Amino acid sequence: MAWSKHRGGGSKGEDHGPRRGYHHGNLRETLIKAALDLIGEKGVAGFTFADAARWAGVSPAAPYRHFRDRDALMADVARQGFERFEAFLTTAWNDGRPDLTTAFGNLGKAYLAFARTEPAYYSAMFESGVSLDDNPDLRQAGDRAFAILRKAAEALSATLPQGARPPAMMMALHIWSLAHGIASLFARGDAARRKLPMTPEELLEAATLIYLEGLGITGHRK
Amino acid sequence: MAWSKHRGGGSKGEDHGPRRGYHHGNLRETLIKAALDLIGEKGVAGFTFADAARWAGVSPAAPYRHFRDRDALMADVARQGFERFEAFLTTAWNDGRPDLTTAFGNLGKAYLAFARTEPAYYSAMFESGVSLDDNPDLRQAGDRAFAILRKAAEALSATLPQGARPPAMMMALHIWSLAHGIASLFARGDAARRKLPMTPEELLEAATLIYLEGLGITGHRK
DNA sequence: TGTACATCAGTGAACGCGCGTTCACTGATGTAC
DNA sequence: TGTACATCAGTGAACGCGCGTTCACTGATGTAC
Repeated sequence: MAWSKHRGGGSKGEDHGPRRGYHHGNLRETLIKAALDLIGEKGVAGFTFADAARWAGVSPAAPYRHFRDRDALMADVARQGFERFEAFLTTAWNDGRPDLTTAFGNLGKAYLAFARTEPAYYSAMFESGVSLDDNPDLRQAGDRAFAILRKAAEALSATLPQGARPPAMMMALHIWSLAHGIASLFARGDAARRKLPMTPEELLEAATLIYLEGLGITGHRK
Repeated sequence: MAWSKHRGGGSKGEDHGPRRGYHHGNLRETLIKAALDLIGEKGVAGFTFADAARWAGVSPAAPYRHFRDRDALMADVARQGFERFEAFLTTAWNDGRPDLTTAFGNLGKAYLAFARTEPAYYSAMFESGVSLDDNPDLRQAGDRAFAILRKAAEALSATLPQGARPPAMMMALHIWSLAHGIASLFARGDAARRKLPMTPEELLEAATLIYLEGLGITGHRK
């Protein structure tokens, strides 16, 4: 009776996903979707726990059954983001095919593409301020994504004669920093984005080619 | 009488700067200091207008005499930050002395030093989400700071024979992105900072040298 | 197959809190004469 | 130099709001027998 007005879904035009009655059935996943949607809309700072509950069409106390607090939910979003990021980068690298420099360029493009098409994940991963020390799984997920860059750097480094090989770790950090810098400054959808006389992808590709040239890695080696 | 308990300073152990009576005398500047202090302490998201008033030892309505709202204050902090940034970078570049590559390295070090020693300014400038479109002065201040990088890039580019000169704009954007990426990922004081097997400065310097090498700009040319 | 019961995943009402903002006001300061 | 007055830069009380969080509760689900 008292609860019937919240039943059946859509009474406030707010709740998303299937409601099968008193029990939601899949609230945890729905809250993560809510977070992504709301972060995308209002930014990482404007997102609140209460908002997520509203979005899911559920009482404000319900999320506490699944997450300790807002930060725990945010950390889970970030973790999931890193997992998708890793998969996305792995596909782009494609084990160095068709050739290493092309694959390396694809990796860079994929980095920017992810930042652009998944700004909510990207924000949760890099701008939400969730502590890596308090979330070991999150750190591990981030490390696994970084490992793809490292693997690619290793393959490129190995094309040089022994003795002239730059440390793969350093290369990977350079490329990560560069891609992250470009994504932060130019490839995000927010109002602080700077204007650019070229696409972010072109900017990154040019920088990467110059960088590899500087290392003595010139295009289209096997 | 009623107001006397707020007079004379320090009644709550919160207000800073000189209070000379009913009129503050320099509230505008004090609010900016408050913002810097509070952003440094709680981050850009945790900073509120009411907090700034409290910090200044003033009623919550007082700031409205000087700033339209929290974002206007934030924009002013960011603008001031870009002005200091510009001055700092100018000093570091030192008109290309003692030689161009050394001066360029100094510029990079200065970039990271600013991000580290002035994290509150840096956050307001790059992470506060203030709109550049709504704040033309802010955009201009940012452009002026960027112009230092561009000037340095021009000087380096000009050491190459005509025809082989890379566009200075592109070089400047590359260096900016790289430095910003490193600063964001590794040189900030927050909990999301990644661990690094070297200092951010070393990482940036190595990248810069490789990059210049790739352009054919080798060290210590006049 | 049915029934009793434990457990799970929600409800909804309530609370304290701090923020943003407004309002009529008032003390301090500057200026015209 | 003194005085009247306009303006400026504050006060402090009040308001509505949304958030985070707790609490006793209850409907739904699963399981032992």
